[in-house]
Amino acid sequence: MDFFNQVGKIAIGSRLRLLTEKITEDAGKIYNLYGIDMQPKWFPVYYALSNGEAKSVTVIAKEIGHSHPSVSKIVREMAKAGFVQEKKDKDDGRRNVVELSATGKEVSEKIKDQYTDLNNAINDLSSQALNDLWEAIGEWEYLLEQKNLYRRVLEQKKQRESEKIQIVEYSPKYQEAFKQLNVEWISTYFQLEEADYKALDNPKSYILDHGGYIFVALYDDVPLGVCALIKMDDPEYDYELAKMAVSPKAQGKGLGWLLGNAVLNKAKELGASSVFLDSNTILKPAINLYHKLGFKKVPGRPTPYDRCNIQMAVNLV
Amino acid sequence: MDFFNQVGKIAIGSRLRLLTEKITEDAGKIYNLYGIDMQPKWFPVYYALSNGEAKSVTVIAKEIGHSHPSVSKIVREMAKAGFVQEKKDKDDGRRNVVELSATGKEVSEKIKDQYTDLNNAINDLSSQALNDLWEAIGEWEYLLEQKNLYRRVLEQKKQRESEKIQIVEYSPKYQEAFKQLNVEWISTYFQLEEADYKALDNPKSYILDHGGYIFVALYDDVPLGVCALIKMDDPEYDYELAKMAVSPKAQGKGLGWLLGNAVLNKAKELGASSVFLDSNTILKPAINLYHKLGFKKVPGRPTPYDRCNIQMAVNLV
DNA sequence: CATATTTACGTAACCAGTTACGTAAATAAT
DNA sequence: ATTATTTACGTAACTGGTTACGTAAATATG
Repeated sequence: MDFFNQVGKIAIGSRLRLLTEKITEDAGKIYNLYGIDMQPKWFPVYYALSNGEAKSVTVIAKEIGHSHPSVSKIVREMAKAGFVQEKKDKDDGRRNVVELSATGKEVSEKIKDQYTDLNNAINDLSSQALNDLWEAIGEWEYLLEQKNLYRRVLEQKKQRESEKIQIVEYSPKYQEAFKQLNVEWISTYFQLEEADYKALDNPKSYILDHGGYIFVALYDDVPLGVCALIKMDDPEYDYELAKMAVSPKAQGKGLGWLLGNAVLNKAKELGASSVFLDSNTILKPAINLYHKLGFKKVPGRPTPYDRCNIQMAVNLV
Repeated sequence: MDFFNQVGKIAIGSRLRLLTEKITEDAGKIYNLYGIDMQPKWFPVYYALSNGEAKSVTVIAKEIGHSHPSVSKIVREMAKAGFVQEKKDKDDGRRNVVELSATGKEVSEKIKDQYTDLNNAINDLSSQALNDLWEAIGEWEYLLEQKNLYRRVLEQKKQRESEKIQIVEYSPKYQEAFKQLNVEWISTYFQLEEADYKALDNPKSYILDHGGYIFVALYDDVPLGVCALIKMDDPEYDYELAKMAVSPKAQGKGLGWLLGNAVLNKAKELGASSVFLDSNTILKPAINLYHKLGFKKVPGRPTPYDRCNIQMAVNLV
């Protein structure tokens, strides 16, 4: 399998399929060898019934890891071949209860030799290999159950992309970006208000000069996210998190999370005991992010913005 | 996967299928994640073409281990999506030569990130496992190529059954079996002759008392095979192997081979330098067995049996 | 107690591969 | 040069599974 050595592990799916095929192809011939008129695909169902118990279709399906229609089909075929009997459950009219017929049970004697031979053949094969396929499959099943391949890839992606992200402090060259990124999202959901323009056009005088800070998230050295920490004149809260904006181009890459953390860390550094924010419940992803950052809903208070309908705060001490 | 732990390794086919399914299921979602409009099943074909070379359908099929109709289908789909171009080979009108289109090549840039992320995810997964699935698959592929599962099971079967076989020397209680087993096969292919009855009805006076021997193969203590070593009155050959008969019920279990060996060993023990036999070419499996025992065709000589059309002999020194 | 929801399971359609088969082109044999 | 064989590859039908959907029975809810 030269192909797979070249491609590498990303082709593990294809490779597994090929191996599976090779094995199941031989399975049919092996049944023939023992003169047993049973199809390999019947095996899991057969096995599930082999202790003599009667089981319903869905019970079998769950036990062997197939879908119920698959079991339904196999049971019909096995019934036609006389291996099993179907009957309705008398307590529950929906259930189709299946059990091994007399001939089915007879087969189970004949089949024992086959199983021991096959088992020995596989053990013999395994003993010649350095790596234990059976154990390895078990481990993969377990690990994928913990966290499936999709999520693992997603994490790798985030990880790789996060290396392209840099959080830097504001400097005048980001003034245009600071305004644009905020205008972009506000205008898609709301009307821009007077208070917006004041702060966005004059970050220095409105934010920085009053003891505030602005952070910029660079992605591949391009500013695609901003967030401000603004000093509040309030008995209860020290600072406000505001003007958080992330370009739709960079959504889902974790810029918001990193900006939020930068802002909160700065607040801690400044000795703040709490940070406040104003937002709107229609901004679901934003609210979600604020939750993850530790913010909790607090009772309303006056705000200069019409669009705000929720207030949140986080305690830093 | 409780089921598989119970069933044991005989269900390795089913188990592999389930794992394959789980992995390929995620593959589709992963392509989506990267905004690439490519189906996972296209991957092997895509990869085979990714170095920019143009390849014919069968070449691709061989390279990736698929059947050619499979590649044919995939290529058609990829062409429709604009990833590849097909054109007839101008030197060979049968060949359909496929190569990545401009858009196909563009994708290969976008897709690189996906491959590195996937690769890293799998490596990360592997590093958490004690057993290396990738290596284990490679070993199984190799071992199954050397000797497929069918043949391995066959060998186990022979091995197990040979333990039930016993080769013993003739005693009067086997007289009936000696006759019956020979009558059985002779009468299915030929007419029984006068010479047959003489020897079969009187093994003691016709064979044993003239310095001959008879061996009986017991299977589960039932006599299912016989074979005689008869002293010849001939300048060239010392002994004849004759009256070899194995019940159809026990065919393929190696009784013939063991009887033949017992006879030849006895001949050696008696100091014979060669053993002769008479047979008929329509008895293919028998001729085959004689070959395996070392017998070679020799020029004809007189025989009391009409049915014989081939003579063979083996040199013991 | 009537109604809504859930569960069991069969049928149908789909999926990603396969084998079987037919045709046309290329190559080998007579 | 003709004929037979081999090769390339497309179409069709099959395979062993799946998901989607519908129906009827059982169970939960108001």
